[in-house]
Amino acid sequence: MDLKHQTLELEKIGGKIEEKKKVEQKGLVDLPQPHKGVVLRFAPNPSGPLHIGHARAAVLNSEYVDRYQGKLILRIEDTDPRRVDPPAYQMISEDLNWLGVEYQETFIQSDRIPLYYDYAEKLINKGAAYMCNCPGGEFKKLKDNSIPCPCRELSVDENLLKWGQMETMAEGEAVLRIKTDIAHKNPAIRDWVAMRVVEEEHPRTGKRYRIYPMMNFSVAVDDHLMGITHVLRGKDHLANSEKQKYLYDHMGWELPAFIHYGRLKMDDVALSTSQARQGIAEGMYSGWDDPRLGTIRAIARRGINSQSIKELMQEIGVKISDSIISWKKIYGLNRNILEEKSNRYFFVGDAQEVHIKNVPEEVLRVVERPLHPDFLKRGYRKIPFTGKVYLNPDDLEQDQVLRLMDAVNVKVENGKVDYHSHTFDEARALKAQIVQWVPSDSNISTEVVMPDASIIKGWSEPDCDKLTVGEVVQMERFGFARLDEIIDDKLIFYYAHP
RNA sequence: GCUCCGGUAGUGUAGUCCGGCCAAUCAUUUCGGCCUUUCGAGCCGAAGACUCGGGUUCGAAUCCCGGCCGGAGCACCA
Repeated sequence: MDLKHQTLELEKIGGKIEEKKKVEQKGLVDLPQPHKGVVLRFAPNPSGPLHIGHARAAVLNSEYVDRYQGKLILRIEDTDPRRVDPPAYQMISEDLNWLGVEYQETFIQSDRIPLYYDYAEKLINKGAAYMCNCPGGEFKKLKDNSIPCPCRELSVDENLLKWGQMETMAEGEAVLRIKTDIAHKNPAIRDWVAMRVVEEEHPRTGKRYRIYPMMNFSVAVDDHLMGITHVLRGKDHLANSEKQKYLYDHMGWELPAFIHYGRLKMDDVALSTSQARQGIAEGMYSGWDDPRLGTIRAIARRGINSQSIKELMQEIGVKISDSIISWKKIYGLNRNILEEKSNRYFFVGDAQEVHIKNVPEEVLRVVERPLHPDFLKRGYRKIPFTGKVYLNPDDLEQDQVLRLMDAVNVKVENGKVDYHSHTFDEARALKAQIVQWVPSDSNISTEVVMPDASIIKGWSEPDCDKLTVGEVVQMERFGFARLDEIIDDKLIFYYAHP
């Protein structure tokens, strides 16, 4: 019996069909419990500029803040003096700015060290934290067997005393641990470290502090103090969320909603910030915005729109399963935006100069082509056709008739190029390939930096002298590229994609 | 190894919680066609997926068990 018949049958005997309460959901899923004002945070470690992975967190937080009219806090987590790269503070805000991510407040954790000390002391007083002198390996051995270390039994007073002395202790001599469950089935959760001594000078606070909080400690304290309602983080923090839960419980704090998303991988760029830094130091990469890197600034330099990145991140969402994103996907999204925005120009790379033979006088003229075929109001570019042109060698490879766009048709034979005819109809009848060209006696020297950092040298049409740095154009039959720099009379473009 | 978590077209997603409207959504991709002028653009069209095996059920992408594959964590980094 199919559903329809069953339904009829059921109605006959007086049954009721329960209504479905599913609601169609578009785009990002809703946040759980969005009632009380949503407060979110984006909390990067200042070890370098933002990369595509950061963009996910930043964009998602930003989108939710917009949806619920909430508040976004930027919190810079610089509690490990060894992992702070001073220029990063500035780069992070620049990158967020490019992404169009707005935040209402900014905190820097190294400004808040004394505050963490206060809470450490409170935890000790509650008997929820203890000073531990065990060498790391020793503690691990005990912990892995669910055996509490001797320090765990210290009295509050003894702990307070040791905590007071920590200031003068050497690195590694003692740590402050948060009590969890020493028999927790996941050994990683058992009695984690909250405070340790670091003898490195901090780029911002110098030698003012020697005791620094661990990420799990400062994050939990700050998330509570800042009233964070939802924590969006990668699933690599799954265990950390559970660790932090113990701190909330000790303090009697209400837990925010934790949302974990999966890992993001990009084909080609698998470079971590530290690898990138090393590559830059060794001169392998030109800088943080080298086109081969997955940093926000590298992506921006190539003419990728921040809107494309936003759309991508919204599409990927907060799923916990991992995603592999391809450049092709980004290119596709970006092309949708660029297609309308970008004006068209001729560029010929690896150009070959060609003097077309037997060109009749009357076809020599200034060719006009629209800046954009769909938006004629934008105007026209002017390209003088004198019979002397640069063409792409690929187009000359086989003997055939070519149409130089809006100019003339030429016959290619054994590398020699002869005038063939003039009209488009003639070219069409021959199914001639239509190609771009640049006058060899009137042009602009141009270099295009490709995604693999190789450089294609060539010439672009004269009207490109009207372009300004930052503008993204479509080089017909070549692809989209962003004007990056003008050196003397030479244009340097960064290639985006076809 | 231990703890935890995933697996829908090439890729990214919707649907999974609350089984039937799912012969499964949308995007990208690929392929084909069109275009009085970009065959690397645009427009139109098509292709392509529920990890496998059992079970429960009238009915399973959806619930249960197991296998396989993948991922994360197992620090005095964040």
